[in-house]
Amino acid sequence: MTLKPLGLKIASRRVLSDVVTDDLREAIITHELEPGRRIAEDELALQMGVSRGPIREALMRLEREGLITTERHKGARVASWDHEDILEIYSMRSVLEELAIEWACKNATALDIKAMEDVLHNYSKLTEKQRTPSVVSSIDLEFHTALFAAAHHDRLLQAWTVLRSQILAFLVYTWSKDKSINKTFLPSWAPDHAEIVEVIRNKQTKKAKEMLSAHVERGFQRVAVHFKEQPLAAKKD
Amino acid sequence: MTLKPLGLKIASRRVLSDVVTDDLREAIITHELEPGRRIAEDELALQMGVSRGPIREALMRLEREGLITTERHKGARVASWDHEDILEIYSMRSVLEELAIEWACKNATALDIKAMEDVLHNYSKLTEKQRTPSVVSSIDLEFHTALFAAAHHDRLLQAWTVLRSQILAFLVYTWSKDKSINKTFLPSWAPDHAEIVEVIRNKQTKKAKEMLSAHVERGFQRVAVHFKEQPLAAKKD
DNA sequence: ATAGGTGGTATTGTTTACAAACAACAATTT
DNA sequence: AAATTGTTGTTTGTAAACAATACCACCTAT
Repeated sequence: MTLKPLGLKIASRRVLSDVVTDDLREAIITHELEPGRRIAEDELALQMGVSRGPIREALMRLEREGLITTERHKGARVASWDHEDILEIYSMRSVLEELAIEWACKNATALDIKAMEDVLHNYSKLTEKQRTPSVVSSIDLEFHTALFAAAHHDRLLQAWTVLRSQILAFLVYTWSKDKSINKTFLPSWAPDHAEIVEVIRNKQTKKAKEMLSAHVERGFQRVAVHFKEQPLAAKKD
Repeated sequence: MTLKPLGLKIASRRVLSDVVTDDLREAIITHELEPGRRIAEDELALQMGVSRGPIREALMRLEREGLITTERHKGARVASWDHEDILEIYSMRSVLEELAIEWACKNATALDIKAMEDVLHNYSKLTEKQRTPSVVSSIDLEFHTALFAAAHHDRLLQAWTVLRSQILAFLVYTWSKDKSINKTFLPSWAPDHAEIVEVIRNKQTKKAKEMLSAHVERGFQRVAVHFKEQPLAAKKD
């Protein structure tokens, strides 16, 4: 008797360093570990009940994601963000998303389009109460991740993954401080993104790039005001 | 008796994992380790006379650079390149360099300009004999690295560093197989790049982007012909 | 009092040993 | 003979001990 179906693809074995990485990332994004905070390997290992091996591996990955910084023989600390960082991140995001939508117009499959629409659908199902900064931020970036996936461009997707972590890290915090976002941003979210899906489906490359560029620029404007000469946390020398 | 001068800034202590990383990268770029080749931690550790710790760290870094791929419990193998990879790499490089030159026009200091000119000067000092594929490739990418540095955009520079490793990895090999490059490419190298420095110095952003875009496109055309449906090495599933 | 050394302490870098996961192949059953 | 199970060997994952480094406070000598 053969097991009925195929596409189970159960999670590939999660190993300790994976768990540590995810837990640490979560702690940083939620600001449970505040920007600038020092992280000692021993301390973490003790607290999480594992040896320093997996901890080191996790720290290396998070450094690649830009969530922590490390110095030789000095250890790691949680990354902090100032106006210059926001400028770098959004300028980078802008050119990456333009490339992504260009490739998506060429390579997106019906399944890719559906994945993007599913995100929109999930958003529409949220109740008023559920639309917390954390949840909405995640869904927003989830949509853009689906867009990058639709491009079928491995290196581009990887570059986005790095940016995505950083964006999430300051976005959740920023939004939680600015309640006005609920009025100015949320209402336009779904129609804005639905439009983007539409131009991709119709392969209107030029129009798509213009729309997405403006979309990212608006996102930057919303966020940038919170980082005017007023860093989230002082960078320790 | 105080030690005379200041700006020594001797290389920050190189640690074992640094050495291993650099040696391995070199071995991959020179094809001493051919694409597709399996790499076991133990084997490497024994051969290089260090324990598996630094080896693991090096492998993780090289994976980030795209020079090797790894699978859980199966180990690492040297990356191989096909036409699709070249397309990804150059499309990515194109948008990154455009962003770089835009920022460079805004942020480049006199020192940055000088750094680029120094590369041109070093190239001009090479004798005919010294212009091997490996050396010329390195100097070429060194110029572009100086360009990225002039942008003063940390994340952009980091993204370039990753691409740079991959480009160098297939460029050295490609050129060594195509002697004609010596006639078609080398003569135009210096004037081409000198022009780029000039438009940056004059902050002609628009013109700079157009020139660089065309420059990268030509580089792509030169390389792409070597990867037409004819991968460097079959990807072992 | 201050410059410069000196030792202690905390933290990262490295090694070694062991456990777990996986792949390949042999043995066994149907 | 085909398929399944067991076994063995190889390779990565994890832990724990050891070594090297940087930082800091203290001390000494001028």
